[in-house]
Amino acid sequence: MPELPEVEAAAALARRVAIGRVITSLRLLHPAQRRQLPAGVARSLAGEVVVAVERRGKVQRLRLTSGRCLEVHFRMTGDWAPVAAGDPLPDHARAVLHLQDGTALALTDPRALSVLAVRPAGARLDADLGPDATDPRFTADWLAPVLARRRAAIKPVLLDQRVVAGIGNIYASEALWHARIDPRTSAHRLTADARVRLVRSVRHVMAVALRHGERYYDSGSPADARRFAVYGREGERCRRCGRAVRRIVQAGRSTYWCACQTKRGDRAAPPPPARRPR
DNA sequence: ATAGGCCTGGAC
DNA sequence: GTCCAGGCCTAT
Repeated sequence: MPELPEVEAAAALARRVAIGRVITSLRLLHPAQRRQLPAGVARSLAGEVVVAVERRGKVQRLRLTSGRCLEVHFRMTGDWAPVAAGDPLPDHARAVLHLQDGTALALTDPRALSVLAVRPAGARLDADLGPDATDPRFTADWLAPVLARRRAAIKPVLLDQRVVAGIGNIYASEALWHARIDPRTSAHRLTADARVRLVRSVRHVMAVALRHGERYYDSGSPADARRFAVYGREGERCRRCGRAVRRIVQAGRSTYWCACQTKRGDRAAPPPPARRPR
């Protein structure tokens, strides 16, 4: 469940479970996870206290008393599950952070693609990350010079975490739909107005998802997917113009969009009128 | 830019 | 069985 809003919800859970607690062990239960962390490094976490859980983009960092941090990336299907003292581990538990009070924080991940790493104290951690999608520093002014150098279509560029951190395949489609920008538009051809709309739309989509604060993947119910305007809705009617939502593949990933997203990205009517009467 | 790899489960 | 999946890396 891994875009910025879902990772933030997971980080909040990790905070509730682990902050201020002493780690007794980190168990790596799947070979894919064992491959990422040498056993000795995992063992060295015993005795550390989790002092904070930070999130940057889709990465979580559990800050430890030694100054080191445990970095966790959920990739496609990772999530946290709290484990009460004495309770069995949940399905697909791939790594488990055992705490001194008997509780634990389990990394559940059916596909086992999640990545764990221990970073030394003082390591430079966000060298490869642009501003968070929710950061006030993510602005049209930031985007202008960055997009000017990119000839690729805007949709795959939005997935580049160096451009903006935290957007994944779902919210990239959603934000472009909301901004009425054709996902195939070359990034460097977006007009200044389109860049402004894009930033606004990214913020909007993130804010709504953060408020929703829920797990998409876990919920499993198709009805939950209704909260997306276009993602996963190929063939359904666009809720804005009524035409059929389309699916294309860009950079190997599905993009959902509607023809009411214009090619030039600057001729569209402004986003749906504000509700607030003036 | 595209294909393949990492893994597994769910939909068909 | 086949195809697809919210991510991201490498090779071509």
